[in-house]
Amino acid sequence: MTQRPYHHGNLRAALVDAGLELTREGGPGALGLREATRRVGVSPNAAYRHFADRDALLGAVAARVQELMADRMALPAGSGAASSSEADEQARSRLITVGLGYIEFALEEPGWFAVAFFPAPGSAPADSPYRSPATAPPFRMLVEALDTMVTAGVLDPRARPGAEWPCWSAVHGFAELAIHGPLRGLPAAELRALAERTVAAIVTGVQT
Amino acid sequence: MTQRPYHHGNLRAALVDAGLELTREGGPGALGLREATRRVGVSPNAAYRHFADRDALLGAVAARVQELMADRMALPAGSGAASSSEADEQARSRLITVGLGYIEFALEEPGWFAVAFFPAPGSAPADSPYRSPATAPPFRMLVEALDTMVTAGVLDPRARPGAEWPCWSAVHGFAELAIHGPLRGLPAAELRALAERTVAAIVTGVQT
DNA sequence: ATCATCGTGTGGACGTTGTCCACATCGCGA
DNA sequence: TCGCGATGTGGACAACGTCCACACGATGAT
Repeated sequence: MTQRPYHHGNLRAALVDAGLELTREGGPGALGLREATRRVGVSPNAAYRHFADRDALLGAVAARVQELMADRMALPAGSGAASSSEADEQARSRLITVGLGYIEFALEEPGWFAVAFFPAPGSAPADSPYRSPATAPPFRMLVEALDTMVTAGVLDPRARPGAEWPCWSAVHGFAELAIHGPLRGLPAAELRALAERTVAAIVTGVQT
Repeated sequence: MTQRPYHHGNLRAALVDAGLELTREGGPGALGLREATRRVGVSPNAAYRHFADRDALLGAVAARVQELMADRMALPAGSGAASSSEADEQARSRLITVGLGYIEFALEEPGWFAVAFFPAPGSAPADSPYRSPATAPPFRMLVEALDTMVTAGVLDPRARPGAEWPCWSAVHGFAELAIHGPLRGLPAAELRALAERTVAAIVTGVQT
């Protein structure tokens, strides 16, 4: 029960797991290279056999968090028996669901969220080896939702290119405001209402 | 020319100035308590006579950055001889100007922007002594722009309460995406176009 | 079957950081 | 004139990321 599988074997995976634990509360700053190695019961320098430096480990953790995020975002899509029957409305509400899922994850796991996409402002200089966001699972969900909106006819194809950015901007900004910003500490119900309003606003704004 | 005014006198102000220099490039992480004191030519511990800890200094720097931000946002409001003559359109375009000014500042001074409002994700735990955003100058500009929109009749008073958050979310999120995110490195012209589209989308979204 | 090799983990060290403690100093008011 | 309180100093401690040289242990070639 102590540590059977590795000591040999899959360090690196173990370090990433430790990184997930550490960043879950405390965000990127809580990921210490020494602390992570300590948790898996290994010398600090052992990490350097698998990661160039602390930032590389952070990047690997970020990639895992993105997957967790996409999983959680796929879940609450259980608005199966929707109220409005039209496929039009369904396409629009799918985009809304994706956006709300993004925000929901951010609020439930603020530490992970801070790690997910970008180098924490000020930690990495400018050029970091983070996973390209074009392949990030949550981003792909957004792209698909927008695409089905245009095939459903609720989004003008001429407005489609680049529509990702207003959408992502709004939900990401809202999450930031709600976690570190002035909306922090608001009752969950009010937060939810504001989130719905924000998402609705940006969706109709993109549609016009 | 070396350092006449203090050595006695206005340390604290000098430390904040040093903090501004340090954070301008490098963001919050570049602000070191030791480095700041080194720059003003004083012992590291001298700082503790004026700030409880590093985070307190960062907070003071953040407050100053907010003022700089408001100044810069007030400038490009020079769309005096506007194209559309109606006061309605002017109120709407004022909100747009505020939003674009926010983004513009963020792009020109990414280091300062990262410091301006919130504790960098992961640097401060959760409860930080940052300036309350309700009094932050840029926020007040947003509030006033929205208020004049309702007096101008272009914003339904019933939609007014809470309209700050969708707006702020969109511009803040866009700035984040453009600085650390997938939009980083895009040519300034395209970035500008996307910013305008994002701001326009959220404004019409809030109006409906 | 022996041995060299290479991937992996260890131990020690260096320079840096934030923060605490006790001590020094300087100016202002009694 | 003297002392006191505000301000700055010096030294120390623990923690961090990172580099170096070294030690293990399985693996493939001889």
